[in-house]
Amino acid sequence: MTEIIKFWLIDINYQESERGDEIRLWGIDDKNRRVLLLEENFKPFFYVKAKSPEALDILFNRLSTSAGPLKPVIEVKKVRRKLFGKNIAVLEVKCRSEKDMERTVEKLIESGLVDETFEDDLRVTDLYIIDTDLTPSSWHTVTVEEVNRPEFKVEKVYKVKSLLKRIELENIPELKYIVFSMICLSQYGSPNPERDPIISLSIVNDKGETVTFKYNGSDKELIENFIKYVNEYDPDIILSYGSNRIWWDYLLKRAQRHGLKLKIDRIGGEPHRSVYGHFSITGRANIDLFDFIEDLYEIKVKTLENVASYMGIEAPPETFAGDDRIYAIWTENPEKVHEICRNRAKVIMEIARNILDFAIQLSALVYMPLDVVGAAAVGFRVEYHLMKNAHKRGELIPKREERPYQPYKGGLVLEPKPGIHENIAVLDFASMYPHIMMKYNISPDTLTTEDEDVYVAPEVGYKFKKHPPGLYKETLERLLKARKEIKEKLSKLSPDDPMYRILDARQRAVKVIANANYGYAGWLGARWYVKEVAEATTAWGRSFISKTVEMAEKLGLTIIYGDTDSIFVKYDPEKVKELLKIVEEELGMEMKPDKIYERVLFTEAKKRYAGLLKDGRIDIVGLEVARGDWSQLAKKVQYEVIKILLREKSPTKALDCTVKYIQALRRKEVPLEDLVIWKTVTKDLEEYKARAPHVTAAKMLIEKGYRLTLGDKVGYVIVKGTGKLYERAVPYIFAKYDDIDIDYYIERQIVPAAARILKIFGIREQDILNAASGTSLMMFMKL
DNA sequence: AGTGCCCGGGG
DNA sequence: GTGTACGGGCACT
Repeated sequence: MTEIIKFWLIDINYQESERGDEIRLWGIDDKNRRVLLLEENFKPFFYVKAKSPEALDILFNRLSTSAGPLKPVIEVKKVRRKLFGKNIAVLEVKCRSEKDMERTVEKLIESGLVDETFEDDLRVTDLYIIDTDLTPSSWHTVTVEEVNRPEFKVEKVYKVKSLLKRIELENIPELKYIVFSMICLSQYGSPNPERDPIISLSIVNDKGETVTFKYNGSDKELIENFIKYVNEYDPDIILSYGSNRIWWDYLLKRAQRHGLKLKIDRIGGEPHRSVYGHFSITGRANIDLFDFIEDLYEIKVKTLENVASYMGIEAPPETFAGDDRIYAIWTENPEKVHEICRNRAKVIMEIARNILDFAIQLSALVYMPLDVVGAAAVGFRVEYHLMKNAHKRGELIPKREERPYQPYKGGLVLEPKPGIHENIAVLDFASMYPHIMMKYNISPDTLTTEDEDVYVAPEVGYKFKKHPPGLYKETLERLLKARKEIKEKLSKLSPDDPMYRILDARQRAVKVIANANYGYAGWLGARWYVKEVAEATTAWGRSFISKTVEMAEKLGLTIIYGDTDSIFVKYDPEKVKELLKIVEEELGMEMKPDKIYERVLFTEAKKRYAGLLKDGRIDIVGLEVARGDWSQLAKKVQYEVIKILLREKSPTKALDCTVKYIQALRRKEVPLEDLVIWKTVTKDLEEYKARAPHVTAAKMLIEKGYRLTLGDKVGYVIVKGTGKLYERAVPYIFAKYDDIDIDYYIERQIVPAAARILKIFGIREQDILNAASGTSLMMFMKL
């Protein structure tokens, strides 16, 4: 008996079997039941571009004579598709299974008649999403027939009888989700699953219920309890912090030691590593919140503690105790560790509540399954979105290729006027690159050598067809239009409305993807990489900003600075208004006042300034204060100096303040944490050509058993001695205060950071040192 | 003093 | 495994 149901997709996987391969769609129906749809009708396909029209015919004949419903190749069609906008004839080859597709492609290549194949490099589940209406984290209607398949841990199993149709429903089903947190016992260094047991594992579910499983001389029962809990609570989503990088692997290895299988998915299997390094749990969505936090560059070191503090989540300070501290606490009072573990889980649940809506919206927007979208880098999210749109347009999806690095010119940066300026307006072009790409139809498929009906890029001279709208234009227009619509809906809702949260998350997701499109265009790894596209976009950008500068000058506005899509001008309301009007009329681009600084401070350096806003807040850009690789001490001193100069305009007081910090350090009153310098390990340690302090520190950490992965930040301090800095860098967790090289911190941290700003007033590094060593301030000021 | 490596933050 | 522009520290010559 067939019926029509509503279906919201959580997870998708492809299963090979003797009865025939099937796509499994895991989700929820409108009666809030967990359901599985088995799709047996969809067959993988790919495209073949032959070396010549004759070759195409030969291949077509060969393939079609052996094609049939039960054969490896089911169907062959001659079709027309586009490749970078150019119409071409290709074969569309439909196969019985993924394996058959691979074998068929191989054979075709061997024939020597094939120029290129397309879309055979995509997984079947991706092909399904791209080719049908199926959208992750979204609602559909579908005609189905119930089947009896008790091996699946869901309430209903159906066979798909018709293709799913997406329906525009914004509500999200009542998802069941859990968060887990675990603590392992390690006496020294990072926990190692071959050695260190899990001593505590806490779960919080969406109802707010908490449970903690405890070590009892072994972690076997703890793991069994975890498995039991997941199967009984049966969550749709499992969230954690760091699970893709650490915890799933850890749990699997610990389970294996006890001869256990971590059977927590909906088919009685274990979590397994999948695309972009994420762990897949069949039938559920595994989300590592760390993957989303990674995109928040405002949080420098992504510890749970810093994330909690950034999001205003409160927890007892002990919650974030490091591994060494945990060992001490455990020896003293194991219950305390369980409490910590529970508190961590609660913190993670709070983070989850802040991020889940966004994750769901991003997943639906770019068509990536919920568990994949977080793990995928920005470029892949953009690309997935493009692939779907390209397929709809009949545009073939190019393969990835290795390409040599080819630099191209970027944005224009104006020389700043050094000094302190009063009343400065910052004007900028909103979403400049997306608008340029739309305005001039810049796209991989519109680039042309023809001269008729084209836009010609300044400086570089590349030409883009005015018609028809290219892939990028169409994609961006849809994104910006969607954002506008969402914002309109938002304006009619109260922020307390549950729908507000969802829509707000959606508009943020849209913005992120739209803005990343230009970056994608210039990414060497992009399927649609065309250097001219990125190059033309920045060329138009430079042209716009230069023309704006000319117009501003003509109006008599004083320009202080400018970068890529912005100019800083002396604020004259009438003239600024006039400028914005002219820019709109003559350049056809919208420019808006972004902010007004009551006072702004520039050195001779580009991309480095500090400004005082009307409401008293201070913006700091580029300077040491804003950087993660300077000690907290240097940043504090520089911030104080900037504050005094911007608010009180008193260089003497700023100098005095600097000297006080130096004296405090000499008296060892500055906490050790304020002396730590953080730097990222950006490659394997052996690959470093230069010797550097953070590399030394990283090596020491590894030697002592600490886990260190690419992209981790290493915190080190500089200790006394005679050698090079890299010989005197020590991970701060190993350092003793008495070993600290105080002079380094004065001469290489405090003084340069302060002098960077003070030199505007003629105060040099040596002047600060003299002042600090007792040479009278008065003496200096008389000079 | 000049060059290369390396890193981070920002438009 | 988004882009380029830029400043600045340090190692090395």
